[in-house]
Amino acid sequence: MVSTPRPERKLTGLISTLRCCQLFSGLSQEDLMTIAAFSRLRNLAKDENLFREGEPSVGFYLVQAGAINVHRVNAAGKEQVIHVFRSGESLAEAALASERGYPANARAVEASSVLVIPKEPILQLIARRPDLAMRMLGSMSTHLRVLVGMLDDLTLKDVETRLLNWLVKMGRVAPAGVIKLSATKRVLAAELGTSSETLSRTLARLRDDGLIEVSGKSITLLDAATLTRRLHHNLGEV
Amino acid sequence: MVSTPRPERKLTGLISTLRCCQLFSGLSQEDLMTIAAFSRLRNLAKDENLFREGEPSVGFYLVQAGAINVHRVNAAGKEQVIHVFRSGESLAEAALASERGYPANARAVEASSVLVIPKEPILQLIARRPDLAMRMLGSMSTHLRVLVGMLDDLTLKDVETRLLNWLVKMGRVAPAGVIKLSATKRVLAAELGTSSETLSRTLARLRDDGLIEVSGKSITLLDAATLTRRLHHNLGEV
DNA sequence: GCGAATGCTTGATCTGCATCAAGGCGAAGC
DNA sequence: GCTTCGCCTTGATGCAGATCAAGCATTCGC
Repeated sequence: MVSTPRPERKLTGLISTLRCCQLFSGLSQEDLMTIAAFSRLRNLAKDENLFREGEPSVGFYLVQAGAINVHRVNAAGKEQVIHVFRSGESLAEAALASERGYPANARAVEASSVLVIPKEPILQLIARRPDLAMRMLGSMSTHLRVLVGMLDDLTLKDVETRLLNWLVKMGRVAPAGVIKLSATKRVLAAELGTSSETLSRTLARLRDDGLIEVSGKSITLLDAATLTRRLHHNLGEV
Repeated sequence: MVSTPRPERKLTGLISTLRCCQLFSGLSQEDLMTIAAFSRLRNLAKDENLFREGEPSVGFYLVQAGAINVHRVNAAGKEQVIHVFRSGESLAEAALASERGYPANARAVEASSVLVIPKEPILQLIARRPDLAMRMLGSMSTHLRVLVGMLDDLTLKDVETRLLNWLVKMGRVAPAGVIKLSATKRVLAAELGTSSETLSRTLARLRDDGLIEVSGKSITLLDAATLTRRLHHNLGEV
């Protein structure tokens, strides 16, 4: 590098990242600057760990780019994905208010950059700013909802239903009904709580029924209406 | 009733309940009185609903006596138990900070009494008292941990392992290794995420192996060491 | 270009658990 | 006493999905 980056320029970048996040979206410029002043950016290579289960918490995180896979591992080495966080989402707030370290592992699915919000200064800020505390409570309650949703996903629904749900959800934001996978199919399988073989078979079934087209890392939705109908049918009767 | 209860006497009872709860345990007498002043007691018959999924939140709850089953129901009517809350535990904090109502159902497993902490006044108190906000954050983070624990319970372990885990946990607080079921075996089966038939079979297997004795609503642990060893074996290799 | 590695697909098999079905057993009521 | 009802147990069967295995397609390194 020829010149060191000017600090005020670095701050501006951090602040715009902060503003993108749901958690901080309504804060004043002043507050954002305070937070940006003690936060820092961390870049992660693909497959690099952000933190591991049991490690003492250093703060919480905000995904700027890429994707962070939060998961648990049992003694046999099998992974259960809890959630894949993407740009604009925050994670590990729960570890802030606890002495027991992180409850799970986090690893970059692809090259990513995250904002690290260190524990002590943000706790001090929260203690002075009840409105911020309420936001944190709200954010954690959203995460609780996600987990509760996962619970009955995993216990009350079969793989086809979970996949349909994922396709319909992704389809709503996909241009022309084409979903590009950001990682391998094995990663998607883990997100859906199944094996790559079963995912492959389930995709094949939908393909044979003329509902989707699969080609490499692209999935094209051919008949969104029937997909949705089949999802509701599975939810309602199976 | 011959005489109306004296209000100050009612308050004293509420305050001692509040103090028993982890969430409020370190608060001053003054704070407890403030909270007690706007809280009220609600008695529930066995199988009576405390709240249902989707209903707007009126506040959060503190179990004084009995047991409250928090669960979700899918369209086919099958229940997934999330947690059974007992005396001293608080529930539904997450719904305070959210506009989307309760994320699950709550029903009394047996005759119970709960303290209702209404939403508006407690939110106002939290907004003025950052230390209280931090406690709420801590409490919610504990609930998150429980859910994360449930997740890999349900996905990474088989029924025998879950039952062993339950037995060992209950055994630690059971006098003379005798565990008394507070409800039917069907309820325990639901807590462990299985059917009563499978629970029955699994208990029978442990009985045939000479590890426990089952008689009505009592389970006697005959060989706690081997139970623990079997639990660790299942966790490590299966 | 070619070989190697990695990921994907498909088939065959195995297994844990739900579900259905049929007693057994104790408690409550008559 | 007997009957009825709810709960528990045990047996038989079926199924979704994991796992093992083998061939096929792709990407990568050289």
